[in-house]
Amino acid sequence: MRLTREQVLAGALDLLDEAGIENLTMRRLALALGVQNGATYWHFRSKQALLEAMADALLHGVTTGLDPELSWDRRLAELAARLRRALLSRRDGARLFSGSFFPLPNALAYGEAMIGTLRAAGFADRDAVWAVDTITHYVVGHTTEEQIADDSGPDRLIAAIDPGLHPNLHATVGHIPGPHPEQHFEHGLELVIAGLRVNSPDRT
Amino acid sequence: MRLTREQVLAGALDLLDEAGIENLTMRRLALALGVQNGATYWHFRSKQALLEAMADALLHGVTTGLDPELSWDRRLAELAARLRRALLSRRDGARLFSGSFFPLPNALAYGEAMIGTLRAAGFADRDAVWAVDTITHYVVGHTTEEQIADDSGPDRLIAAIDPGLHPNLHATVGHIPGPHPEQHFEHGLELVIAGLRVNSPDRT
DNA sequence: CCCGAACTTCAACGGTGTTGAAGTCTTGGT
DNA sequence: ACCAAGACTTCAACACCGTTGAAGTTCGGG
Repeated sequence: MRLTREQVLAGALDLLDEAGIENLTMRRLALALGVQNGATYWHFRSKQALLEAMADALLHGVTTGLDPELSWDRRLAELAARLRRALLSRRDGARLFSGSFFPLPNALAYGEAMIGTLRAAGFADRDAVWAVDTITHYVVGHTTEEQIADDSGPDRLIAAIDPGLHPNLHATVGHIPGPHPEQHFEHGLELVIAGLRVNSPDRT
Repeated sequence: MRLTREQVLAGALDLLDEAGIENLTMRRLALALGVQNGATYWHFRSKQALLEAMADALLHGVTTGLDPELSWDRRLAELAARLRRALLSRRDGARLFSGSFFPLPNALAYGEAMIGTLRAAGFADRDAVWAVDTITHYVVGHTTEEQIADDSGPDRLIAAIDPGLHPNLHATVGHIPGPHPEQHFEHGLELVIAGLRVNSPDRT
């Protein structure tokens, strides 16, 4: 039974869900595929190349079928929400994505859609790039913490807060990981978009 | 010559600057300290504990000597800029910081100052927490990319852009890593703060 | 001076990514 | 039908990693 590049990729993604990115090992992957150690290296030059292919697979289709009637701000929010869902679709997806230095095809498509939306709305090139940067950093950062909280919970944070030293943290700690991460996410995103709207070229 | 916990910490930070976080190894650290493999384990339970101590050392003093007369928005910007400078003070500082899951004393102090600023300005607890989250994710994400760009440069990104497929990226790629990262940073930050100002309790 | 604690050394364990030579299988042309 | 040529796998190794524990050494206080 021979391997396919696609089988290796699918097996790696399944192993990621089972074991987490910490325990995603070339040897464990080979074991799960019923194959010997070095076999996967025929299909992927290195582990890093495999991880990048996995990250790109997560983002597949993240820009397809967008409603063309959407206003620029709703379009931005929709793309950001799609990126978040893509990263959440696999365990440790956000960490997987942010560990990929190489510009991935689907990540480029995402950036192209974001920049294009802002430029079409009349924003200057510089402002468009910087806004996309801000939003994307926010999405990845927020999703990373969301997935970390899934594993470890907020207990250690609560235990580390000294009510005397950190009265404000102590008073607000109930909101921190958030019982409603989706609301939390959209509210933070709306903050950035509201900032954009202030300097929008076609302010009404 | 005996080792001090402080000597190990300082040696680790120096080695980080020299070798980068990828090549920061307990064996290389011992070599640089002129000591054998296991010696550092007396002062730090594990490599993770050492990394966390390093991350906390980066943030030392990040909240001290703040001008108490500052308005809430300028205070937020000042704290964010300080966090950025702290992370930039060592090679791969941002990645070091975001790899530390445990709540570090100086990170708590930073969060306390941020939350306190917003609460004192009249923001609701929930909004304060979410705003701090957004800003901090932005700072860490932006700084991470800034430091990655220091090492690898934007060449690979430029090479990966197909002008036909990605016309908007192609047109704006000159702004992406940015010849002026500090301006870029402050502009993105101002975006979030502008969003906050819109819903500010004491809007003038 | 000496004892106990603080600290270091040394050798090992199990794990990692990666490589290369040697095999085996599969495919397509003659 | 055969057979060469790629495609693909196996197997054993290499060099590294974090971590551990038992055995030594060094040091300060009584």
